Amino acid sequence: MSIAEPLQEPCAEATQHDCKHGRAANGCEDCKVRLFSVCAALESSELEELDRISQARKVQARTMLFEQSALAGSVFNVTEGVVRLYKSLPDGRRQIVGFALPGDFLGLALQDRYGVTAEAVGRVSVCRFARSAFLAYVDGKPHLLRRLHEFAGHELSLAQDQMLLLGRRTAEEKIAAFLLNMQARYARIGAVSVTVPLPMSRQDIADYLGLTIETVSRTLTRLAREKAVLIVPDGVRLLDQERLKRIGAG
Amino acid sequence: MSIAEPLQEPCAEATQHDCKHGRAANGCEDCKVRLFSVCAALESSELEELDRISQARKVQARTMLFEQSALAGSVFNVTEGVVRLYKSLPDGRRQIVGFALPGDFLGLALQDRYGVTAEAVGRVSVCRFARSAFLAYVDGKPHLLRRLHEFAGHELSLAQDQMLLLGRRTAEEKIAAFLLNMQARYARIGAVSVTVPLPMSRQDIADYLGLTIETVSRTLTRLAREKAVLIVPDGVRLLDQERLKRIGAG
DNA sequence: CGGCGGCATTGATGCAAATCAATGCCGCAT
DNA sequence: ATGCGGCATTGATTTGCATCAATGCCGCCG
Repeated sequence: MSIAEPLQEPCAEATQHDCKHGRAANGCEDCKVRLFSVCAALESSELEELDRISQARKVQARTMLFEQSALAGSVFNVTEGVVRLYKSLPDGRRQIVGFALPGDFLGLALQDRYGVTAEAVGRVSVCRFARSAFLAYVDGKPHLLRRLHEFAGHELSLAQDQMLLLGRRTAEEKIAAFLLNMQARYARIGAVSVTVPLPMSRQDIADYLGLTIETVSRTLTRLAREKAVLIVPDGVRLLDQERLKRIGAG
Repeated sequence: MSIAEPLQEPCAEATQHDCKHGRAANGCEDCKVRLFSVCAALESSELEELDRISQARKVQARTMLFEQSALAGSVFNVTEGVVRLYKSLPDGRRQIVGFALPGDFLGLALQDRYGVTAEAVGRVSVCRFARSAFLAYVDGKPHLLRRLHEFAGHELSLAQDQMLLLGRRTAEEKIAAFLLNMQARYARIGAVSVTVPLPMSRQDIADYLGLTIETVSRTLTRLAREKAVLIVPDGVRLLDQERLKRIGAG
């Protein structure tokens, strides 16, 4: 665990928002936390309170935010960059169970252990909340509790989709579904584009999809050869989204 | 959806319990619902109230309790038998995301859609709650809300374990882990035994572990040949649990 | 009793993805 | 510049599991 010194600095660049107007927003210019769908459930006074109990922190690539067997002492909100969440087998085999993008929370399950390891993919900014402070904050707000529960339900649903993908889909289907999914997720945080950023390594993608690095590489090159995608530095441009949807449709 | 006529009959056989004493229990003799770990969070008066809003129902094998795309209008508590929860691809490929045993809840995520299909494996008894009644019941009880949230977190953690299993483990490891897991689950509901009941078909096990029926069969036969297990009607006796743990350890 | 249908087992063969093995590409430090 | 280390790509080969194909077992019903 390396969640040591709190830095208390606000998030780098601010984005448009309208929290108190009830729409999904990218966060508040004067806030450290970055909220998306949770936001609608918060009054702006509550958001300020949330902000007050948070500690902003920037970490460099490969920094471990927490380890799977560690006691879940903190809740994190990712504000910049990508975090990989994974489980490992004793012999080193690894399964990435998710990538956290800006706006996502980590440690929200409120179990006593994290259960997964969280590691910065590149440079990452997070806001940290002491578990106790977060719980105290949430406890008096039933509407928030409900919202968090719905969130957990959504997470579970995504996990089940991923099970279907891991257990029953081919390499090509996995890749296509992954690309479309990443595109949709970036779109939701305001980065709508046919060019999907892939800040994580091929090994990360492989460990997310239950494949090897070679199969990921080969499948991407094949899709590129067939003009379905164009591989660009740190990302992929989706040229034939229709075809990708046909392949990756769930 | 075939959650039609409420039958209003109590659960078949009763089991020992001590809900109001704060320990995990098997349910109440005079109650229809069957609670395990949730129970500790409930006062007996609350349990009665929960019971009052429930409708008991017995269904035969292969009955669909709900379909993945259906609106989540009900919450279920399994009281007898096993329910399979699965997702399907348009072409028929199926991934079972979990088996619900007596004491388990279905539809607790409180999403608007179920997201998975639930089907009785054999004869099954459930208690049904109208979603609205269940929500009304839960709403005034923050401790219960918290508990449900912890539950959701636990479910998510199990789902992540399953991702690791599906993405990164061999057929033999999958089978061994599955057997030990089923044993542990039956133990928790009071059926401690080296003989693990397997009421579901080989096809179900295959669809749960991301394998084919033939691979499940072959792997079990091999484990039997190597005296790690003994295959019995509707179950497996774990002869060499140490070996199974070595194979299936996570 | 016999035949039928659904499931499980077992064997032969095929194939998608893993493994093994270079090679290439780049950023970076010397 | 040059060499080095980390990642990605590409090719050759292997292999674990899937697929295809019987065969067996058993409960059920006429």
